[in-house]
This record gives sequence, structure tokens and C-alpha cells, in this order.
Amino acid sequence: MVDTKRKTGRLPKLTSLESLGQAAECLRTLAHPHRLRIVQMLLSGRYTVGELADACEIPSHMASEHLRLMQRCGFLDVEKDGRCVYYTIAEPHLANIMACIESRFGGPKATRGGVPA
Amino acid sequence: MVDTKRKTGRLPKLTSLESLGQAAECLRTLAHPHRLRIVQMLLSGRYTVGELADACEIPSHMASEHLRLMQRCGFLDVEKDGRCVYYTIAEPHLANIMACIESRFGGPKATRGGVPA
DNA sequence: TTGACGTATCGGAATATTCCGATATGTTTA
DNA sequence: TAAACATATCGGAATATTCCGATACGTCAA
Repeated sequence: MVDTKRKTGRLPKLTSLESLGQAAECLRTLAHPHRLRIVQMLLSGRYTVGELADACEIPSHMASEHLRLMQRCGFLDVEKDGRCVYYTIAEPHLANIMACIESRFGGPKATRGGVPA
Repeated sequence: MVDTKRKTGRLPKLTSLESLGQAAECLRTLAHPHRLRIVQMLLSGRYTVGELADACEIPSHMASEHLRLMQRCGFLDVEKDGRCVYYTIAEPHLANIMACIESRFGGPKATRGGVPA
């Protein structure tokens, strides 16, 4: 049996497992190099599917799938203009998380496993 | 062909896809409710495998697997004492990312999809 | 209308992840 | 020594993810 009160009183304030499940879902949605680049692009303005696909060096129908995924979980908004579709950031917390990521992985050089100089 | 200079000069400073790949790997490692809870616990001190397993309401051999995963990618450090194994945070950036996550999902109530009141 | 273009969707193969039971290792106590 | 304990590892089933080709949809120009 799980004994959660074996040593009560010393535990930190824990986020509920349900909320952590939602957080994990969001992190999984973000956890892809092309989707991270898309978010990084969109944090500086709006772009079309084709522009984002070029920036990620992938065919546009794959960019479209990534964008749909991120839109469905509330990260992005859509705006149609003629035959172009513009995506924008909808979830403001993405700026914070991206800042965390860039502070650790930001440099153009990889610095694999170490802290950027 | 990918034409990256179709509209030069307006792109934001982009992190290399290689670095974003590493970032995505780290995010995937973090993207699990039990692992998030483990990190949240360890940010307040050191705990044994059994204590972390109890906090996650999982059998300890599963906590052990999560811990090994996070240790292998440099998130955690290990310290043996008798027959107990204590884990601690090794990657200081985890505090930042966890703060981002808590600012969005922090409340004990789920507030599914909305911002905590 | 036709054709080109930008975007979106579908189906399937390859791969990765999660979870669990069984079992193994090392440590302490009797 | 044997037994109990804490932790770790292995093998496999169920599930999820990623990627790709093919194709469909809506819009615009000729």
C-alpha cells in the first residue's frame, strides 16, 4: 500500500498529479525540435505555414501537422488571409518557457552537455 | 528546395536545430507527471527512491526507472547511504523550468485549460 | 473553366515510450 | 547463515509518436 504519511510535515507544496499530467502533455507537445523552432519564430511575429516550414527545413504538410497539434492544445491561434494561413502565439507562458530553454541551449554552437561559455 | 533567404533580415535569432534537438530531448525527459513530481520534490531537498515512489503513488521499481532516466541525461545526482539511495538535483536550470510550470499549472486545483484564479 | 499554389488530411510503416511482473543485486538484522 | 529490505534490471505487451507519400480542399490567376 502507498503510505503517504510516513513522515508528514516535511513535504514541499506539491502540484496535484492531475495538473502535472496536463503540464506533461504540454511539455510533450513542445518537445520536438521543429515545434520549438516554430514557437521561437512565432514569438517574434506571425508567419505562414510555408515560412515556418522553410525555417524548419521540412515539407509544409508536416509543418501543418505540427501547427495543428500546437493549436489544439491552445498554444497557437490561426488567421486566414487569402490562401495563406498565419499562425500566432496564443499562450503567453510560452515566452517564459522559451526563455528558460534559450538560457540553457541558446547559443548557435551546440555546447553539448555543458553550459554555454 | 528549401529557400531560407526568401525574405532575409526579418528572421529572429534562431537557435540551431541541433541545440533544439537537445532541448527537445530534455523536455521529453521531463514530460511525465511522475517525473515532474520527482523533480518538484527534489528541488526542496534530497529523497530516497522509496520516498519519491510514495509521493508519486507508484511502485519503487518504477520510480527507479524514472530516476535512472533523469540521471542519465544529467538532471540528477546519486548518493548511496547504506541500503538507501538518495537523489538530488544536478541541473540548476530545472528550478527555472519548474517555476515556469508552476506559474501555469501550480494550483492544487486543476483549472483545466484556464489560468489559475 | 483550368491550372497552379498553399494548406490540410489520411493511412501506414518504423520507432519510441510506458507500464508491469519477475527477478537480480547489495545491505542490514536476526 | 538466512530472511527482510531497498533498489535496480530484464523482457514483453500495449500504446503513442514521428515521418512520409498520396491525395483532398479552398483560393487565386489566366
